[in-house]
Amino acid sequence: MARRSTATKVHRAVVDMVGSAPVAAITMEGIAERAGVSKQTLYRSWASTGAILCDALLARSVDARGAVVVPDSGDLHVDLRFLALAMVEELTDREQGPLLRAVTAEVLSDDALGSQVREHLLHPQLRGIAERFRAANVADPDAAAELFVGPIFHRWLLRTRPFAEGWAEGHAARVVRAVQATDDAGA
Amino acid sequence: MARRSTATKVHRAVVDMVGSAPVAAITMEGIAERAGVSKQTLYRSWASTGAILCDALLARSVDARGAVVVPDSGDLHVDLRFLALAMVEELTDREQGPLLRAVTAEVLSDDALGSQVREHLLHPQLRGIAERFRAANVADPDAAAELFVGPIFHRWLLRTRPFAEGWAEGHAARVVRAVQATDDAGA
Amino acid sequence: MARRSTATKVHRAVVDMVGSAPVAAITMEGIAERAGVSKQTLYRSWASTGAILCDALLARSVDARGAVVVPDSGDLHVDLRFLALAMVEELTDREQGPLLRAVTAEVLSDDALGSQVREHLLHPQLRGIAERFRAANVADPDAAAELFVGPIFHRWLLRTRPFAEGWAEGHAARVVRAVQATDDAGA
Amino acid sequence: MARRSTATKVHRAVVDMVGSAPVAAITMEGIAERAGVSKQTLYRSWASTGAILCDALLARSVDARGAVVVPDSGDLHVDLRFLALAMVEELTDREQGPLLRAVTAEVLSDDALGSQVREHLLHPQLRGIAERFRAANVADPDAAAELFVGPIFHRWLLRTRPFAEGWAEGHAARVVRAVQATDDAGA
DNA sequence: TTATAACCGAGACGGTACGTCTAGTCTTAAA
DNA sequence: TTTAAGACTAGACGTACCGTCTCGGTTATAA
Repeated sequence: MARRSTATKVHRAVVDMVGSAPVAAITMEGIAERAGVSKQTLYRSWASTGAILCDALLARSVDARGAVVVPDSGDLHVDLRFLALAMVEELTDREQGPLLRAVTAEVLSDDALGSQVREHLLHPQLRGIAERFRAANVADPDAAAELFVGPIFHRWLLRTRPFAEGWAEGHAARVVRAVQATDDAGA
Repeated sequence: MARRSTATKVHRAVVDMVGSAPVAAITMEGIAERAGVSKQTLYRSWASTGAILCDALLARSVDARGAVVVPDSGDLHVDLRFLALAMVEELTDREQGPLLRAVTAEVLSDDALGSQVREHLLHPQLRGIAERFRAANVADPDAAAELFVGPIFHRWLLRTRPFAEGWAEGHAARVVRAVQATDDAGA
Repeated sequence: MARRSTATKVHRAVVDMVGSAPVAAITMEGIAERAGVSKQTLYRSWASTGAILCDALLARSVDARGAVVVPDSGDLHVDLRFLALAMVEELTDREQGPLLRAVTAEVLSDDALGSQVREHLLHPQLRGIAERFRAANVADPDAAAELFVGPIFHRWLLRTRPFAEGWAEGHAARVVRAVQATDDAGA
Repeated sequence: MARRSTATKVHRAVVDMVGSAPVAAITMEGIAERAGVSKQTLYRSWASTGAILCDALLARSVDARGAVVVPDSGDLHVDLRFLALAMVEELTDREQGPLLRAVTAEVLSDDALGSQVREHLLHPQLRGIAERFRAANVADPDAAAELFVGPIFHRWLLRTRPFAEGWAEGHAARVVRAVQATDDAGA
């Protein structure tokens, strides 16, 4: 009970902080104070702010019953459109977005954390999407998954352009036509 | 002369450091010591380690006469294949790779730096590639550029998979077929 | 039985520790671990490391049948010589010495402990020695006791000089002549 | 100049603290805060609270032109009485007393500090007093000095008894008669 | 040629956060 | 019921960098 409560308080704290302060301001001491918990308790369970952020992110995904749920309605275009919209919505969510961004930042300078994120988030996501492509008889479904995910990630992380109204649908359509073409070409 | 020499020493230092140490170990004090320069001298010219890294990156690009040179041989497929190979080579270069990764990391937690990188690196790159697509009569060349760049960036930054032999060529082929399909579909 | 056994283990632990480590390394946690006892058990019986050390010291004295046994052979000089030698031997004992030193250190920053040490060790010691002087008809036996004890304590605690061979005997002789002189002068 | 000012502030702080708080409350962080100085500045100049206390003590002695000034009026009794009174006064001084006590406490658990205190305070003091005895033709002046200093130190440090009115004079008289007796005996 | 300035290295300084350690309190599980 | 085990808040430890700030000692031009 106490353990659960500690983790909950800590997750709450980092989610709040990540949404209202620059990433650099996420410190072990700050989290401890915000969560009403001692530093020692943090270090007992987590090795770094990155680990806490990652844990908070995974906890949310678990709460939401699986991070990646790729729909399969039989119509690839419909499913991809839905998925693109869901991803964009998640990435721009007031709480989820900054959390994902912060975790991504930590991943860049912490290999161990990177492995964990890849294993628990990225690979499952890519695998799930590739599976959907495979079900649609698309040639090289893994590459198709990257073709789908890559541009969304690029635009979001680097903020090259905001996600305009209709962009997600357009991207889905583009990828659908692309892989169908690939399919045709392969046929 | 003196200024030039200072900047040169500093650039040299960060490039060396970024290749041989974790990103987090790049500190103003460390750079100063490594470059044989005083902290004050660093702060006179740069506001943060991010600014130095960015400057070092831009200096290299300038040395190499423009960061993005998109070839135009008339054959889109040939050109994209060349470009993909060049990008992968740059991203996996022993010096350039870690530098780009470090700058990317800094960008995630420094908006001002982000704007600068977008303006001087990302947008020119996307614009150049889009231009090539436009010349090939591809519909929505901006989206095509993102379709090309996104997956390369995603795979590189998140290390979801190493760049296998032949991957770049495969990716170029995929994008070519995709946009040609788009073209056909649009026609 | 259990209590006794606990106290024994704890005393054993602190005596061992005090002889083989700097005083500052004597911590409640360390003692608990060394004695194979939980922290809670320590706190149940003692308020601080000082209290444990003091307790260990008193336990030893009790084992040795009274801390201060001042001999009375009738010859003051002989008795003081014996006493001085015994004191020096105790203070330089491999186990007793460090223990006494550690307790003295704690006394300096813990008034409650100081009262206890004064009551159970220092005053009985001074009283016993004074009694011996009184039996020898020395004027102001309390002051004589301090004259005897003070220099030994000073040299031992502050390590101004090591206890050389023959020093104790010399000191006893000095004090004897001094108080006899006092006696003569008083007579 | 800045350095001087830093040391001054720090000395002021520890003297204030040592007089108004238990010894255990003297911490590097506390001193830093009280002195309005950063921790790093403390550690740059001193290795421990003991070193600071010792430094503060020595600084005071230097200010007062020499820690030990043994008078020599020709009359040993008069001089010793003066000296005893001066020592008792110093030991019971509102500022000097607690400082000396704190330094003594630190000395017990820090050998390096102990050497320094012995060299700069204790040995000069003993030497000075022994010199006075030697001038009075007392046999074994070093032992005489310890006979004089030991009981004062014992009573003060262990608080076996408060310094009553007239005690210092009595002690001086006792020591005088003692060493004269020794002298007579030797003659 | 000598001032006079600009610039530099060195590093002290007040700070913030790091990650570790111990103090004491309190809860749980087994004997 | 007493214990060992150990989680928990609190706070000091000593270190690393931060960004600001003198300090002297070059150069490098202008008088």
